[in-house]
Amino acid sequence: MERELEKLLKKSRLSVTDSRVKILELFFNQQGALAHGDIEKRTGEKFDRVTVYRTLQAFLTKGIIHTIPTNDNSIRYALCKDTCEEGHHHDNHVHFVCNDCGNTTCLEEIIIPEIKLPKGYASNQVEMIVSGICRACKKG
Amino acid sequence: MERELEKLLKKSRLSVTDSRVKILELFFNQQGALAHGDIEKRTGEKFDRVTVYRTLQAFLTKGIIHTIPTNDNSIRYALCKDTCEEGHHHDNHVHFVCNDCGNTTCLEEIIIPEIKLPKGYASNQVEMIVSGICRACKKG
DNA sequence: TAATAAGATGCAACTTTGTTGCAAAATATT
DNA sequence: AATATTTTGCAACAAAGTTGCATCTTATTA
Ligand SMILES: [Mn+2]
Ligand SMILES: [Mn+2]
Ligand SMILES: [Zn+2]
Ligand SMILES: [Zn+2]
Repeated sequence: MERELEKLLKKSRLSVTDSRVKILELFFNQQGALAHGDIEKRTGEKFDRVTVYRTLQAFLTKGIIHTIPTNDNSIRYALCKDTCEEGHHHDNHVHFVCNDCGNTTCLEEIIIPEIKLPKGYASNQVEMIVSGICRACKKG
Repeated sequence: MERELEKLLKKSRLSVTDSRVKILELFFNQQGALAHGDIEKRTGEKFDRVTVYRTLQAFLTKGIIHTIPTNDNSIRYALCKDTCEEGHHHDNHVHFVCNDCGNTTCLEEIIIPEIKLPKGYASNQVEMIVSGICRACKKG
């Protein structure tokens, strides 16, 4: 595992540091997205808050993670697929936010449908966020 | 105009106050969304910051405005159509964020397409945010 | 219209979140 | 192993958001 992560970091031309490995590990051990706050909580005393900000920023610009917009002022972050690189994201999947457990999930298999914009608008990126009750919560 | 706004406030069982009228006016005089910060700037010295928070909160729960998720930690707010009420929003339109001018627009006429969720998921609400270049900026 | 009740506002104090510069520490390169 | 390059933590700060409470405003009633 550790090796895996190192490889990913190196591929992105990021030096391999404790915080980067640990935070990346968090993302791998969790399906679903993490907010900045989550990461602070889970890394506990280990790293400075500033380091978490800078680490997420680095992962973002290198195309290791992507953001998921929210309407509660707490951006979520989730792992990108291999196909994403610095400057070229290829995340076109739907995100699901559970109103019960609060988890945000990437529905990798659900592709965001095309839409026709009014004349004069040029689209660059499309986000689609569905909220409701997730599978796990529905059962429970 | 003033009358219009009063009517809307009363219909929502909100008492008619200076700040509510002025902030609601802002929304009416502007097509597109406003962030909390925008409102603070435009109302200048007039109201306390806390009042702006509480006013937006009131408008939200009464179904006068709706939120638009962002990935920069600054939720946008825009007017709802008449059909929205306390507890029952009926906003199913696409939102457009211009990367040039930064404006967020409600594309009322573009309905969010249906999607098929994986088994076990129940959808409650769907958001679709397109970013790119808006009509105004494309021309300029 | 005046008196009263209900509700909204501003202020102060505070918490949480995010930013920046810089010296010390860790990592990468030779 | 020595050096160059990056990253980290700390401190200090700025910005954003929250809460309780006294005062003022709006709505209701007589
Ligand atoms: Mn995703
Ligand atoms: Mn809208
Ligand atoms: Zn759930
Ligand atoms: Zn524009």
